[in-house]
Amino acid sequence: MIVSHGKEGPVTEQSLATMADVAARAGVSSATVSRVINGNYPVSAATRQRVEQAIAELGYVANAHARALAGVTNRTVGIIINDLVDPFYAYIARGVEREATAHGRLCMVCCTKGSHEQELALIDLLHEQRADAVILVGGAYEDRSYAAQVARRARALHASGSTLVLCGRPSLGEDVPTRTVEYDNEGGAFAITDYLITQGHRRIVFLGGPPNLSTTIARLAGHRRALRFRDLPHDKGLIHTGQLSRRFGYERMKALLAERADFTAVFCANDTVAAGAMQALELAGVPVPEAISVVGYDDVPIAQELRPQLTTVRIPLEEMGRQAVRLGLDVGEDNDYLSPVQTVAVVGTNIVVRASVAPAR
Amino acid sequence: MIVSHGKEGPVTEQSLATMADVAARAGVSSATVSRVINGNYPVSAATRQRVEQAIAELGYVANAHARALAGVTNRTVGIIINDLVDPFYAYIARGVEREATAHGRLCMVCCTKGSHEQELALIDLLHEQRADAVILVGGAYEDRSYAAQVARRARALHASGSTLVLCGRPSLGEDVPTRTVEYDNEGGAFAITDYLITQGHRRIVFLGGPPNLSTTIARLAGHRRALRFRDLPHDKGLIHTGQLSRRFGYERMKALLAERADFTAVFCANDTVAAGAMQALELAGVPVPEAISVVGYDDVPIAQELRPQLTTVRIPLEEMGRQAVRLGLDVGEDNDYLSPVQTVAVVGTNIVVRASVAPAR
DNA sequence: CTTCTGATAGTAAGCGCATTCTATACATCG
DNA sequence: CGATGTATAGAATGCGCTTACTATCAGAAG
Repeated sequence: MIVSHGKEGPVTEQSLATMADVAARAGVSSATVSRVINGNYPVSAATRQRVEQAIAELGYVANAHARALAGVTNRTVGIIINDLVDPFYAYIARGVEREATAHGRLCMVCCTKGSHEQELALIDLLHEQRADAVILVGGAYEDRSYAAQVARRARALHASGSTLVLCGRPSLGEDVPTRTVEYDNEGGAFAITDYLITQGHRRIVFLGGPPNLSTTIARLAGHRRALRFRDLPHDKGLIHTGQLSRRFGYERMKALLAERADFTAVFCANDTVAAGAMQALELAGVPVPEAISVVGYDDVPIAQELRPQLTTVRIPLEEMGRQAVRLGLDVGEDNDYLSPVQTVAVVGTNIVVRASVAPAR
Repeated sequence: MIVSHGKEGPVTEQSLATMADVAARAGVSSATVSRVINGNYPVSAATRQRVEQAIAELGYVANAHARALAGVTNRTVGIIINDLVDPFYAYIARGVEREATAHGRLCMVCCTKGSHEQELALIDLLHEQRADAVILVGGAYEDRSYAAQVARRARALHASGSTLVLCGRPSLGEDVPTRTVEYDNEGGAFAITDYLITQGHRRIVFLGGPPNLSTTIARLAGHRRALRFRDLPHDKGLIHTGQLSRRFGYERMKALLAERADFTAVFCANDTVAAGAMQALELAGVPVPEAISVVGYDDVPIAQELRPQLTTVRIPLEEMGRQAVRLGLDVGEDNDYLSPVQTVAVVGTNIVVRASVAPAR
């Protein structure tokens, strides 16, 4: 004979207790439970006590979805980056995660592996999740229709009370509701090129970076301005854009060495490229910086691991991530007085002089 | 005179279109819209067409919370790590993110900065989000009450249909409903210590790692077993546990050098510690590996940047992350036939021989 | 011509919570 | 002692979606 026990006994509970369960156990209404949890309404000490005990006994865990649906924001921010392992993105992501946590938000991290479609799809996904802010990190490729797609999503996000924050990529225009965190690519490139020039270098190779990536374009522009500033010729043969990978730095430098190209310094589009270039130089027995000086950009940890240590341009990556969250959440420090909403933050860059540059021969 | 325009005109829409709006515009019921979106019920071509157009015109974006509340899982996995920037965690996180994406899940990444309370709080938060799986990464400290707290959360998660996956940390016991991804800490440590011994080293320093961290304990155990295996004495004075930081490696090695300690090789608890130790050796003018051999653990990228390149134990970190997701989502390959649910995955480790070890003097 | 069947579409009932409005029990005061 | 106020608790509604259940209509079958 099979006896139905109903709800008695320690059955393996398949689903978790709800607020109603807690209410029943505490002998109150679910409204009271809600009030105890949120503490935004007076509840007598005795009642609170009973409710809290019921919560503990039942192991009650609130349902964030129900809460979000009932009107309270879900308290998450989303961040879209290229690759979690790349220190450039990792540091920004860390800043985002920390600042988000500081504001009681959870952080959803998504990676695109460089795919545009994936990026757009992820914005939509984060929108569906009703993230308080969506942070898009990294340089963008020049592409009209793609920019339009992003703009459309920025508006959709805006319409539902969220914000798209562009971090390290150019704004989409005045009429698109986004916030932007910028760092001075052009200025940093100018400064470090000028540094090389004042060390006597005249023939400087520019190495790496996709030619249609906004980041490359800005760094190259700063580089050229410095050359112009010092009245140096602008030799197109010295510009070797390509990729931002270590492999590219290695291969191209190897090729340059093989063809006995004429240069005394290399400005790498980022530190990773510099690492590859220095490896090629090391293998070829070319001493750095005695024969060739090398500089990078970003100041990620590898810059300090290289021998000689790399002179490079420092970007406050983690701070960029934090700023992005502040902008997206509208919680900038100077938000107290009724200033117009801050929509752009610019973080500064500066040269870090280490050991990879020497005066030109 | 103020005229109320009601809903006419292109007002800045404060909230996004809902399914009902789409339904109204397409002249159908919201149920039909749902069916078009989910494609799990027959809808005539003409109707589908109209609905899709309405969706496009309104820029409709589904509300993931409402969907989740209505019974469908929210399709997210959560991962809790120590620090996003640390390559050890970053690689695992990448594996998790990629595998999650491959299964149509969004990935929520949270960092603890090593805090237990934060870790527990994050499990709860992820539970509230109704994540399909929660992945806890990294070694755990021996702590009875803490383990009990985690166990309680594992049960709660289980009760609501989710899964806690322990990644690189010991199981909580048979009766706690968790899944585990392990890698062979003890075996790797044994292997690399034995490698040092076969190179003639007798006095090997063990450097770094919190003494009560499960990872340290296992690596130290493997180290000791190798010594026993080769009948070498076990000198407690050579064990220098501490932290897993570069700074610790540097400082302690500096101290050992200053007190002229007697050893010919160093087994660092991880590659980061090794980097610090090698820096101290470099500064002291002690040639590696000629005078002192150094090995690490993890095989993160820094191992290849060091000069000489570091001999170390490779862990397939990204694969661990992927396995964790498969375990958590119950989608292992061999899930086709009715095998018992897989609860433990073990990934292998292997020695990577590079240039930081030479035969003992 | 009636009955049955299959393909579509609509109706409505929640999912679990926050919150507005309402109700009760006292304490306070004129 | 009745009128008013105050603290506390409950009832009920709705957030936007999924999904049983129900309804309709055409054509096939009898």
